[in-house]
Amino acid sequence: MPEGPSIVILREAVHSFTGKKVISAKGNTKNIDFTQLEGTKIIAFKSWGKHFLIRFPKFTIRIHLLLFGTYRINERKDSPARLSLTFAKGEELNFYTCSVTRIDQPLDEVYDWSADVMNEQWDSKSALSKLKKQPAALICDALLDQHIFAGVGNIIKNEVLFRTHIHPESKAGKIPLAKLKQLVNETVIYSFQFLEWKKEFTLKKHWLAHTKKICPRDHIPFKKSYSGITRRRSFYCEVCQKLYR
DNA sequence: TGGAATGTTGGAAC
DNA sequence: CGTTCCAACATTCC
Repeated sequence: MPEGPSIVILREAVHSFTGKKVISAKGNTKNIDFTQLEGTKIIAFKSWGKHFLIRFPKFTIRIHLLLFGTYRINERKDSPARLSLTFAKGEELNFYTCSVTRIDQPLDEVYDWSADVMNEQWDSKSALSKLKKQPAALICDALLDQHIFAGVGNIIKNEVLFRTHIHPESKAGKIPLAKLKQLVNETVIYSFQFLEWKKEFTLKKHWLAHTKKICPRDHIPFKKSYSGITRRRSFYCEVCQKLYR
């Protein structure tokens, strides 16, 4: 469910609820006071990386779907909702097994919009300079660093590294600048490609590396390892993905 | 059927 | 006190 592009799909799916008044708020989250939502209007829906943000006049509700989070629009699951918002005419938004928190500061103080790969304010140069400040970091870790690439998850990581021919355990500081620029650019391109394929329900079909056993370029077995400090699984080809070290 | 997975956090350990 | 590391959370799929 929850890499950045999937959160964009969620944001687009609930867009018509903008401006609507919450009639009642319920759920099993212990982090928020439901009564403060009731009777207030949603000003806007936003997202930052994997964070889904519901703006109310005086505060924001942040929803993070983590690994297993789901939602339903004008429908319910059998399991209890973490947060359930109901509106006039029986309309409702339901969120399950997610993290729900309240943000009281202005969002511009909380979020660096230029770090969100899906945001129009995304800034490749900024990402590049952050990478340069962490020369010892493995690139598989850097790609998952939400301060640099907010919204990138393990699927995007594996796909982008394969597409740019970079070994996941390469050191950020050892990758030539031109190659690093290519990586940053490809991360954004693939994230939007992910968005389109996800909307078409053809995302998995287009995976070249993630969960794959054979390299489609060299037709030899992929390596699978739990690499970096993040210890997330990496799928890569030792022949066509260069290790910079 | 048990184990692993598109992820993050809080607190223990040092 | 700062940093690091790992258990915990919880659902779905194979």
